[in-house]
Amino acid sequence: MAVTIRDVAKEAGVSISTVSRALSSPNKVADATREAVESVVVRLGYRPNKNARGLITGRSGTIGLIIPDLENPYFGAVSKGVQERARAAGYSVYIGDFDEDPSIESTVVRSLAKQVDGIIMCSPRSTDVELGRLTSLVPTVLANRKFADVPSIVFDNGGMLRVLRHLTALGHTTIAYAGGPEQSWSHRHRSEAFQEFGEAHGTTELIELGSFPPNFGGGVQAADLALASGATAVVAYNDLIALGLLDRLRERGVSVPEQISIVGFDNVAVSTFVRPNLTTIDQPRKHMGRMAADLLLSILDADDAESTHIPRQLPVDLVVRQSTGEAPLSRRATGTTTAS
Amino acid sequence: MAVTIRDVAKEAGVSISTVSRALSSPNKVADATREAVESVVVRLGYRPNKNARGLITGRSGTIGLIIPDLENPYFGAVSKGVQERARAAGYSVYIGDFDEDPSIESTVVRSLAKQVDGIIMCSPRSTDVELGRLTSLVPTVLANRKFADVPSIVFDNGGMLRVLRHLTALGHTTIAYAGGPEQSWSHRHRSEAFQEFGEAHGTTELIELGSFPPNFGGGVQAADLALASGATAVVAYNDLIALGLLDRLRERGVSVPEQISIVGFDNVAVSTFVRPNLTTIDQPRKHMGRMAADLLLSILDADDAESTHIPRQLPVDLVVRQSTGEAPLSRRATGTTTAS
DNA sequence: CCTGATTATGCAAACCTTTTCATTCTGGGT
DNA sequence: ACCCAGAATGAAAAGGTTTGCATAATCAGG
Repeated sequence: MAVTIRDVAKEAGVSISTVSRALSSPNKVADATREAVESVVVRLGYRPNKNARGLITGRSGTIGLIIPDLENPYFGAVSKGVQERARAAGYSVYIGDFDEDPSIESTVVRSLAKQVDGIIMCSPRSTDVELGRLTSLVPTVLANRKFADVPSIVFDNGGMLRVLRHLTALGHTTIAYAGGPEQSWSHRHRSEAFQEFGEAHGTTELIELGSFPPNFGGGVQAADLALASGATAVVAYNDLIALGLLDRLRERGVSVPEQISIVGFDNVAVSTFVRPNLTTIDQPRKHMGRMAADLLLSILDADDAESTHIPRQLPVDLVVRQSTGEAPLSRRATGTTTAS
Repeated sequence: MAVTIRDVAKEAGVSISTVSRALSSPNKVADATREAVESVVVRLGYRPNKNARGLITGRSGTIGLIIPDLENPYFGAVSKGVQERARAAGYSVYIGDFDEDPSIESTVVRSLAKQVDGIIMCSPRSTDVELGRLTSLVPTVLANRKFADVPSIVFDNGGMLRVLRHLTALGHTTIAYAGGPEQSWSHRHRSEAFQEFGEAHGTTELIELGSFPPNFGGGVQAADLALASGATAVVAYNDLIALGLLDRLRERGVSVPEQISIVGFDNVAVSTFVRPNLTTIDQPRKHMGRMAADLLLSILDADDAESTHIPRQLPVDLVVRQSTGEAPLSRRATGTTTAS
């Protein structure tokens, strides 16, 4: 049988109340007894029973992390950050993968809600109304999405702007955007920034190619549309789409970046494995996980809602590599003829 | 306040014992009452308090998953499989990322051991002696490693054999192996298989290039050694190394597969994103996660150790793509001269 | 119609900890 | 020398559930 607080109390010659206090509120007990208790604790190898503690305090020392897909390194990085900070603060983390399925997301959140102190929802796919219900169940922090006044961590929305400035500086005047899933908050966000830039810079022609699955295949689809659009640069919703673009363009005999420039988002590891290396927006994903965890824990520990001191917005970085270059002189140099 | 078993009992007009039995051992209660209780349960939205249950049963309904690196999609896939099965069986899963650091691995296992029913250790990096200590703390299942009589799931060791047969069928007679980390159990395993094949097929010359970091950079390192070795085919410890090989070979003007064939292990998603596509061994990683979870749960539920009926070994598959081809006629056709 | 076996249900203890309240002890101020 | 404030400690309740034991109800066999 495991060693309980009783064993420690008996061994140390004090009451169980004293042992409990010595461990959880050390200042309420005399130094001498505290030290005596502590030495017995280590000698016997006593570990408080989390269930018994949780039963009475109502706290579990656990947080839940809800993510769309563990297999996606993007979310793996976020999870790693969350996990790292939670462990440092003495919390354990339950993980809930919902396989990109909003209904599973609901189920998982509801089943976890009762057994954790708080939840981090990363890139939630639920509708606003469902999200409202879910976030009312238990203290929640959102990552990659803003909703009402639920605390959240998002990436700086300046990424798209930087990309477009980079491309116009290279002389591109016709730029296409290969978007991600309609229901993605990030996609909508980027699309807006894309449009806004167009309104502010009338000289640049901006073309939305539509929505594509956020994977390699989506990029392959988008490539032919991009080519037909006459754009000399294509911004992809994420690196995977950009990779698909790259591959299909090569297949069609279009050279990157000489004829078309390509930019991705995320800076996944593989963007340096391909040729040309991908110019992309680096999002500090692990750091997002860390901050989400910090924010949640500060909310849990503080009784008042004074946790606004933590910055909610993370800066992103443009990483220029080989896939972007000067705009070609002839705007439609993509065909079979080499001279105009 | 949350709704407790008392509320349900009162509402249903039965005792709390009956409610408890209706939920946890339905066959011990009359059908009519069980149904009545169930309807009240859903109406009130009652969820048993896991702490209270755990306190008395000594079971937490939780398993721990210990993995080297969440950010690595290989382990993400395993985690996904574990998570999927655990959730289906009503278990939650704690995740513990130890950042490839054996000492953190120990710490995490020890801290988790007291609060979970069992643990799955995926690709443990600890030494045998430490692993012995850790696995004695709590029911454990090992993935990707065999140790003493601890239940484990590993991949079929026939992968290397298939690769070598594939390559010899293509006419390769000088084959190199770019290995992974020394302490990796998989690496040692593959290296052995590589050697054995050589002893059985005296006509083939097999060259071990050494150990490399299991990432892109490791492959870049290995490339020059491979070239110098005169091998016409290189088997890499994993796909990342293979990708590094591919990139460096292109840089040095060596064409794949015309001059050198490359094979990886793992079939990570990116192996289809590069040109030439990578020939590789597909390891059903998510399935490994599922089976590890099933095995652990069956051990936890069965009082006797009769869980040997679950297969412990997963078949792997050779996926032939573009990076392997016929051996060049001239064994050293890697130079600048095109004719011998 | 009665008896004994079987099934269904209720009562109460037990799980281990935290925390309120009461008690004892210490020491400083008068 | 006395009293009182404050600190240190102990006793006991509470938290929600499971489960062994006892009781009540049902039913088949005689």
